[in-house]
Amino acid sequence: MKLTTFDHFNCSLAQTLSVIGEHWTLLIIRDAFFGLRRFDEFHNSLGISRNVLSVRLKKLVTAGIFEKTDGPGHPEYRLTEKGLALQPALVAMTHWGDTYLPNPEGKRLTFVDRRDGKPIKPVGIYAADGRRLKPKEIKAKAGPGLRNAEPYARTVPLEEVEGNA
Amino acid sequence: MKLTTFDHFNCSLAQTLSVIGEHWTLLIIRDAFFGLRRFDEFHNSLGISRNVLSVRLKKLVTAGIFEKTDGPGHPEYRLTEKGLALQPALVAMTHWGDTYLPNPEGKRLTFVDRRDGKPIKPVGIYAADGRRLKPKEIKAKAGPGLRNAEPYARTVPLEEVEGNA
DNA sequence: GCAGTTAAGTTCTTTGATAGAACTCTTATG
DNA sequence: CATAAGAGTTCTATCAAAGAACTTAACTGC
Repeated sequence: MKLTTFDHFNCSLAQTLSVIGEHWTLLIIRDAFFGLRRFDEFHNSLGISRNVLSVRLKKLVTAGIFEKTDGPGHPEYRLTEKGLALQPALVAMTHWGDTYLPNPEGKRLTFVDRRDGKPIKPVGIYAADGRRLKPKEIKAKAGPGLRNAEPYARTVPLEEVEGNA
Repeated sequence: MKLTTFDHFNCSLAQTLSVIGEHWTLLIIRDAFFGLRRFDEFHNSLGISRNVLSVRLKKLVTAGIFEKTDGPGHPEYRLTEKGLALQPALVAMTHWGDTYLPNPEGKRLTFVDRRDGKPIKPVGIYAADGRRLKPKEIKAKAGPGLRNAEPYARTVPLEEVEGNA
């Protein structure tokens, strides 16, 4: 009765969730984006219990999302390039929360271009020519990595689905 | 010793994770994007246990992500607009998994514009003028919804952080 | 009308995962 | 050298998930 992992799904989302989908993990990564690097910094910022934090950090290092280095007299955990590449996903979720679970007093954060201070383009789905696409304006096409025997290729003929992601 | 919720964080990401961050939830939503609508469809597609699926669907309906309707003789769960708006986050995570946890036989899915069949622009962070921005080229600015007393405003002075998200 | 079937959801038990506190160990610091 | 601070580990109590069995309700022929 182990907690089910999602590794066995041939699905990029399930694979991703196997690595970053556990309780606390994405918040630890968020804190790392905000500059936290040390065990107790994460512990204090989140109120996560120490044993769980320990397990999570180990897993993230193994996964290549964090790099553990010797800081000035103490270890430090820093995002690798692989970890930094999670930024669009984090920003997309942040943006969704801002929109649908807002703070009544206004936006909590805005992301701006460091160069000119202007807000970034809202994270979304854009066509090659730059048009913003709505959920049902895209469809998924199976690539070489997806066999027809796979669960979610089987359940629904991909080409015929409305609003798939 | 209840499993900690993230509701108390004044953080859009934490709020989002309170709703979609539980085990299985995002895969249920993914399946809904692929056209699944019924209890047993989700159950069969994911192999999730029925009790957990039941709890998750209820929570998603309460959160306004799914809408429960009477289908032809049986209930159906469909994504609301709020649920459909999660698409960019899902696609961003899918894209990350495709890149960093790839299937050796090639891409599993490609997302294309329904209109012309061309692949969408890769999900990422873009400046107002369309330039693609790297993680450290943006910064977060506190808005009216974020007080200085808040945890992650406290931990790090936002303006001085490298590569924050 | 009723036996058989299918689907939706609930209940129950077992076991794994988390919360929280206490503890160990190593490294700075006066 | 004493003390403290930070980084983890260990321990116990409780909660949540896995898996199977059960209940309920609607459809399907006969």
